[in-house]
Amino acid sequence: MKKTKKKSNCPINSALEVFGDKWTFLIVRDIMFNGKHYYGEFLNAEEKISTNILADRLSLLEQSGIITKTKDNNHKSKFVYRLTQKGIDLLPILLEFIVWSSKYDKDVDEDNAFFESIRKDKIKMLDEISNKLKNELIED
Amino acid sequence: MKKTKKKSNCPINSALEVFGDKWTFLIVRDIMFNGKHYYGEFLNAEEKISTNILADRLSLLEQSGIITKTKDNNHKSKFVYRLTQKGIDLLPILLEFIVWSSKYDKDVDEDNAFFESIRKDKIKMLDEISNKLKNELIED
DNA sequence: TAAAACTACTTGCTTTTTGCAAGTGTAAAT
DNA sequence: ATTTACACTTGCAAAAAGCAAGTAGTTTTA
Repeated sequence: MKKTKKKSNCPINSALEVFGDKWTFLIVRDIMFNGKHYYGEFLNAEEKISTNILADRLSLLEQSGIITKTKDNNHKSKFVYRLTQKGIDLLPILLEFIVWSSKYDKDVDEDNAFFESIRKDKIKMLDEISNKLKNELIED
Repeated sequence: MKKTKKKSNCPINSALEVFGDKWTFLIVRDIMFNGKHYYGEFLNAEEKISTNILADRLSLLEQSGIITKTKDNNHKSKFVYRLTQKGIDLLPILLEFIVWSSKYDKDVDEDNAFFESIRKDKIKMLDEISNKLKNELIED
């Protein structure tokens, strides 16, 4: 059990201790928006994470209580990765990332309807997505 | 002029190309919430960034159009670092980081009044802080 | 006005992390 | 019974981070 001591107790630094790298948020994104649940699915993401980094980050996310890892019932060699409530609560952060990038990075390819929905009714969209994710959580 | 090609055009990945490390957001935080404007002030932050990394990140933030670097008028050996509008627009992301960390990391030492203000009236708080920062921007 | 201190870096070197390719072990399909 | 699928693990080279010391103008101090 590795316990690297924190650089500070600032809430922003606290988040960066988990998410201060190029990959962790992409895994959360894939579960949150792309309905991915399996190791192989994360590996196949457009950004091409390498397998050792993926294993490491999944383990860190599990240790941090942001995702759970359970055996797949109909497919014993597979594990299912799901967001916990703590993970679902990252949704507002990711939505703000999308808003910011869509505003300033013109190369970003984002479903404009989706982007407009966030801007027009952020709270409604938050509710819808987080309810959907919460349902996945309980139907174990 | 280095041009590392992007891993994807996903808006979340796009943000991570700039902020996917342990330090960049801390610099933005220091300008945004702690009123810091000078190299030496960033160096003295609680988290103790090393000087070469600070120089590198300031340069990247400037290249990305998130901060500006100008000579200090009354003190010629100093440079002033300020947020651009693009930088100010990171505020919602940082506020959501604070909300999330304050909810889940009990070690976080956060001004509870500040935290409550974010939860109770996020929009008002966003307006107040971003107006303050916008004023710093124009009084050059 | 010469020396010391301040400010914003740069450089060199060691340690840590990442990225890539190949390998391992169990489960499922043929 | 053999191959394929899946979820990793291992080894090594390359990149990034961390640390200490050095540099080059600017301002302060003696």
